[in-house]
Amino acid sequence: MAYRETAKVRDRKALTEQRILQASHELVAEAGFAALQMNQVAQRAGIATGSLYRYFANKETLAAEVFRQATETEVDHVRRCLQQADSCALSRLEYALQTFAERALKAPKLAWALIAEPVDPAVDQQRLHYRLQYANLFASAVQQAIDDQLIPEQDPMLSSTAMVGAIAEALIGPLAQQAQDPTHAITHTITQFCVRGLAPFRYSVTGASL
Amino acid sequence: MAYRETAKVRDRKALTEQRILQASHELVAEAGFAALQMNQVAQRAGIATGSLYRYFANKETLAAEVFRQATETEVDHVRRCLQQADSCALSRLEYALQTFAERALKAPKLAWALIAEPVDPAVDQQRLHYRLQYANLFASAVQQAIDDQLIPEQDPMLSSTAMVGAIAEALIGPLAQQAQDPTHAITHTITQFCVRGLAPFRYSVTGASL
DNA sequence: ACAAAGAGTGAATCACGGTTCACTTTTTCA
DNA sequence: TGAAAAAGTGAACCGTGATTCACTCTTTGT
Repeated sequence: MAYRETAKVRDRKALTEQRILQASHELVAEAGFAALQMNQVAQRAGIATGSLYRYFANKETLAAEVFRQATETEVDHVRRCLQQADSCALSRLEYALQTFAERALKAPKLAWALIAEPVDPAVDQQRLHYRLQYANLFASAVQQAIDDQLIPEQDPMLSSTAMVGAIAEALIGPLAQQAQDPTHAITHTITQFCVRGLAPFRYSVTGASL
Repeated sequence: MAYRETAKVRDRKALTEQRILQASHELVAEAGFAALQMNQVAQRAGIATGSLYRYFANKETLAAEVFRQATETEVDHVRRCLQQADSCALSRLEYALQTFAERALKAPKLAWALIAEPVDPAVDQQRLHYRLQYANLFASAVQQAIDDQLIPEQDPMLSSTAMVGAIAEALIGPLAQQAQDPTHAITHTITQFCVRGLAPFRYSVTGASL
C-alpha cells in the first residue's frame, strides 16, 4: 500500500471537474448541446480528451449534469420570485414570469437548449424534471391565486404549461429576432398576455389593461 | 439519339417520388427528423439507397421538401378556419386555434418536428416560413378583432406567437402525456387560455368565463 | 529513493449515417 | 435488333465525433 488519495489531489480533481462543467456550460450557452463535443470541452477545460472520461463515464452523463446544473440555477431564480412574502399570489406570479422571460431573452441560446433542443434520452429525462419543476412552481402559484379568488377555477398545470410555452415561443422562437421593441417592453407584453390568460376578472374589475 | 423520356417513364418517376415523400413523411411523423435516414427512407419506399439521389440532390433537399409539404397541409387547415365568413373575427380565431390544437394533439410527433425539432439550416429556413405563415394568419385575425373593437390594442404578431407557443407547449411538451382529460377538453381549455390572453374585455362584458 | 496506484495523455479505433460510383437493368428509337 | 441514354443498384467510401487504451507522469507511503 503506497498510494491513497489525499486532500490535495481531491481538491485538484474537484477543481478540474468544475472546469469541465464550466467549459461545457459555456459551450452549451453559446451554441446549444450540439456544440458540446468532447474534444472541444477538453480543449476549453485545458485537459486531454481522454481525461474527460476520468470524470464522466460518457458524453450522456456529462450532458445530463450540465443540464441539471443550468436548470437548477434557472428554477431557483423563479422560485425566489415566488417566495416574496409581501404581495399577492398574482403579483408574485407576474414577477416570476417576468424574470423567467428576461433571463430567457438575455441568454436565448441557453434557454433554447434547456427548453427545446433535443439531445438524447438522458437529457430528455432531465428536461422532464426541469419542466415539471417549472410547471409545479407556476402551478402552485396559480392554485394560490385561485384559492384567494383572484382568478377563476382552472387547471393550474395546464395554465402554467401554456404560460411557459407562450414565453418560450415569443422570446426564443425564430420570430423573436424581428421584434424591434426593447427587451423590457417585450417581456412585459408577453407577461401581460400570460396573466390575462389566467385572470380575466382582475382586469375587468379594475378596467386597466395593456 | 435513341432515348427520350416518355410519359410512361415520367409517370413512374413521379410515382416513385411520391413514394419517397410519403415514406419520408411517415418516418418524420413517427419519430421526427432524426429518423429521416436515407437508407430507411429508401427501404420504406422500396428502392435502393442510391436511387434516392436521382430524385433529391441530398438529404437537406429532401428534408426541406418534406417539411414544406407537411407545413402546407397544416397551414391550409388553419387558413380555411379563418375564412369562415359567417362569424366574427374572434370566433374564427377561436375555431382556428382549436383546429391547430386538435391536429397537433393527434399527431404530436409531427407537430413537434415542425414546431421545435432543430434539424439543419435548410429546414430551419423552411421553418421560418412556416412560423411566419402561422404568425401572419393569426396576427391578421387579431388585427381584425382589434379593428372591430372586440379586443384592445396590442401587438398582433407577439400575441399570435404567444398563442402558438402556449398551444405547442401544452400539447406536445413532455407534460402533455400526464394530462388525463379527453382530447377535446384539453384543446378547449388551452384555446380559452389563448383567447382570454387576447381579449379580457370580451369576458368582462359578458361575464362568461371558464 | 522506490514501488504501487492512480491520474493524465492523445493518437488510434469505432460507429454511424450521408454520399458516391462502377456496374446492371430498363427504356427508347432508328 | 442494337446501341444510346437514362434509371436503378448497393457495397464501398468518407467525414464526424465519441470512446478506448497503451503509455507516461504524479502522487503517496514505506
